[in-house]
Amino acid sequence: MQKGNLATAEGSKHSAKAERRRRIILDAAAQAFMQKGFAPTSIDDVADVLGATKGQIYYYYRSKIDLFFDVHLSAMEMDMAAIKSGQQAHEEPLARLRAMSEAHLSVIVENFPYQRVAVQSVEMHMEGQTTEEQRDRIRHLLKLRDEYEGLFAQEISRAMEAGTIPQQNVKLVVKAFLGALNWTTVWFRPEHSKSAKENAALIATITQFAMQGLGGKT
Amino acid sequence: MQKGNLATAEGSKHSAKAERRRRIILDAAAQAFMQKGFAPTSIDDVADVLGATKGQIYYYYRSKIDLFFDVHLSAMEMDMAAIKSGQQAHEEPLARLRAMSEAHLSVIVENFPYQRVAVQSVEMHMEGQTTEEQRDRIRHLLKLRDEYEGLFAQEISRAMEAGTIPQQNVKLVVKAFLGALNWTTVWFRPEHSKSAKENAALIATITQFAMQGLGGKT
DNA sequence: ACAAAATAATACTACTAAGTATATTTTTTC
DNA sequence: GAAAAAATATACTTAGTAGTATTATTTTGT
Repeated sequence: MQKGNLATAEGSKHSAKAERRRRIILDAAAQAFMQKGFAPTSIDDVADVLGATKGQIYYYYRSKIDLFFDVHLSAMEMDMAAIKSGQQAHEEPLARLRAMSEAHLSVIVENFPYQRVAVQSVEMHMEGQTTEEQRDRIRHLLKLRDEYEGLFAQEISRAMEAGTIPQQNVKLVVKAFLGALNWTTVWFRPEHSKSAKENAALIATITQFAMQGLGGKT
Repeated sequence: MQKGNLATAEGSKHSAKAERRRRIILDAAAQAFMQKGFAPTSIDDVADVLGATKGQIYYYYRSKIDLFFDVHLSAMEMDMAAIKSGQQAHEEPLARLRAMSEAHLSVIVENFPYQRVAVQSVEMHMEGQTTEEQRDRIRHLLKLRDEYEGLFAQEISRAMEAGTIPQQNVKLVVKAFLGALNWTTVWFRPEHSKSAKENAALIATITQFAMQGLGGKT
């Protein structure tokens, strides 16, 4: 068999075993990219984290950037899944927002490498030598990000319509809101402070801050 | 004269003309690093933005990372200067904080390339091949960042002591506060929306959000 | 105006790292 | 249990780029 079949068969059914292997490689990539950032991290660095060699990585992934895209996509799928279930547990816009914020922060703290990588601007890769297919994947990631932000914006709008928070520029406020949450990916250090209590305090305090930022009566 | 005297004479008196040249190079570097990020940007890329060649850059800077450090340092000096003057205009902790927030956002919007570069974690460069002197500069930058954050934390603490905002974990709240502001470096696109009115709205809305996040009575 | 110093461009070196081709080992299938 | 296929490792090629050495040009001082 020629090399690369697996890596080429993007999106098609893989064996469960292959999926597990890909996930392990992805974890190593997320870890490595988190530490040094995408560009300065070599495939050999990833292989070191993995405890293996390049050959294995290239068997499952056709290129370094595809590895990045997949880490990124995984991160956003985690986010989406988390906030959607948080959302559905409530009716009131503000209650939903609070649940979404807690879910989002929880995912950041618990899957830090993925989330930190996902914050490194994808747009940057738009320039530089990318194939058309890769640009498609970038556009897809950007679309997901917009949708994600839209879910927050929607609840904020509903709260404004319901009169529970003052009228204000939703586009800007949602950036501030998510900024307060996402900044966690910049300063948080999972290697320190791993006690569940500390993490809970982080989630509670930052969520509280973001909710109050909206200026509701409470 | 051998090449490199200027670049070597770190911190000593340069002619005003040389200083101007260094600033122009720094602007180009900030611009280039902003677009693609530090690592994927080559010195030739910076030279292109500059409309010149490597030779010129290496005459004033000994290495690419030194260029980065200087952009970073400049960014922080801008921040420091801006918020300190904002701060001194008021007595009340919350009034001071508001002025600091507006000043900070104003600097971000008006010196976007520098500020965006400054947000790319310095810590990352700590690993990788750095000389002892370079690690010193990194430590210095980190110290400045801590001091900067401390200025905000101090006002938040004073407001808590004065009872104008509820007691809460200052370390966490200051991260959320600065997160709401600094996230602007991630999403803002100076090439669009350059009207002064839009920028003023951005500053006002995000400052309002951050101030409310603290949970004061207002 | 011309020598010396300063500034900048060009030409070159050395190395890193992405990607590939090939070889080896492990697993599966019949 | 041997042949085939899958998975992983090793060896190699090549492009890009940081940094340097050298050469060319511009500026300055007298």
